[in-house]
Amino acid sequence: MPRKRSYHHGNLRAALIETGLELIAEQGVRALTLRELGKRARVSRMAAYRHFRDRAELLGAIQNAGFEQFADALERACLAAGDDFTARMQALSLAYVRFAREHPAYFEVMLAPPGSRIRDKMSLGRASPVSAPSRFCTRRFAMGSTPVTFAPGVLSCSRARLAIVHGVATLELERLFAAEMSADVFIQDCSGLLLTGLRPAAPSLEPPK
Amino acid sequence: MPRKRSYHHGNLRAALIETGLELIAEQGVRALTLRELGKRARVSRMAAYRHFRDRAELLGAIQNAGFEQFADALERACLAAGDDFTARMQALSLAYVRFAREHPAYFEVMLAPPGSRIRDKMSLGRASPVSAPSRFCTRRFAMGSTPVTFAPGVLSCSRARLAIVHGVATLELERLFAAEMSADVFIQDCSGLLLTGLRPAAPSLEPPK
DNA sequence: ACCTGAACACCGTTCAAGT
DNA sequence: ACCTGAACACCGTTCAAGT
Repeated sequence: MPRKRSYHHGNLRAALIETGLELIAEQGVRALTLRELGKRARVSRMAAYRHFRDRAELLGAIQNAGFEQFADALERACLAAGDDFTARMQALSLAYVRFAREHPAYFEVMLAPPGSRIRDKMSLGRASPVSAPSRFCTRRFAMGSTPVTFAPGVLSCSRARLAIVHGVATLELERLFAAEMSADVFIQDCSGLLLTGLRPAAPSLEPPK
Repeated sequence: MPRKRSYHHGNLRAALIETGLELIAEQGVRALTLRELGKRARVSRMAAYRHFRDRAELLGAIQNAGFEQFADALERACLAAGDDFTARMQALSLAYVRFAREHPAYFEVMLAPPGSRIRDKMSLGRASPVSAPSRFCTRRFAMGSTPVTFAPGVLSCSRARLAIVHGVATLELERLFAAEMSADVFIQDCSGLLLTGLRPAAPSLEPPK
């Protein structure tokens, strides 16, 4: 009987994350309700408590899943772009913005409401994903691929690149670019100026190979 | 009897906005509850409905108030900076980041959860504040002060500057800069590279005076 | 006009109980 | 182990009623 329902032998957790993501995509985080979630997943409204301590931990799990996919997407983009610095930065930036556009539900949970305590609550989950992302991204934008030991100039350039791309991604989600220019075009047009220009003045540009 | 309570002759609306902001600052938007709001404002839990159709409209009003103060802060920064382009851009950027840092509750409501429908609901309020901010900011960052008629190159430079500063502000709220470097220092260090460099290639740099 | 309480349909979460 | 229903303390919102 492994096929009666699809949620009975260990995959309920994954199904809840996926279904939760659907709810968020359709109506925002506020609509992610444990009761509605159970209804959609064809399960009692208490079933989720077998897999998550409470609603916040479920959101933390969704956040985790989002960061994993995000990391994969950036990694793939870097690998595909080859060794050229500019090409890599551009690929990384495009992947960043596209992930935000194609997975707005994930991005919404990943960012979390800046002022709320949800982030703190989320970090109580065991995988402690919360502080990881910014460090993760800073590293990526230092060279575009594997983590590096930071030289001083590299650090602020990395942050500058991250800030630019993050700003573009979030502003696009707020439809700033929708009207006359896509974020993709924007990144392509401006990357020469924005990203290539952002090399540290110091000599140690490249990470030790 | 104009001094019994402070909320009885027309200022309940303002008091609710202020109290709501306190709640958001303390525990996030999710804690902004009409019942709790009433309790804090020493008023029945239904009192708010005299001033706002529902919770969403209250949030819209808070958002509006936030944008007004934001606009004032940017305007003041521009006026104080004088006519030099670089000085103006730097002042504008610092004011932007500082507003986010000093009013995280406002900023949280102003940004709204990207994927949710709250933004749309908010825009139902009569002042229609929602689409204004990005246009407002794009204009500011075109020259740093009064709205301009956009030349093509001006538009994308304006967006680039806005993206940079917005990215810095939101990343700081997520504590990326907290560890080793404040956003202020970051902006000062990088503004020469980031902002001054972003002049359009075309000749029409300055708006018609 | 401005405020109130009771009532309704929703929440998250706890608990005792079923397979 | 995994799932369930009843119950509790919360929500937003409507309505009839008070000053």
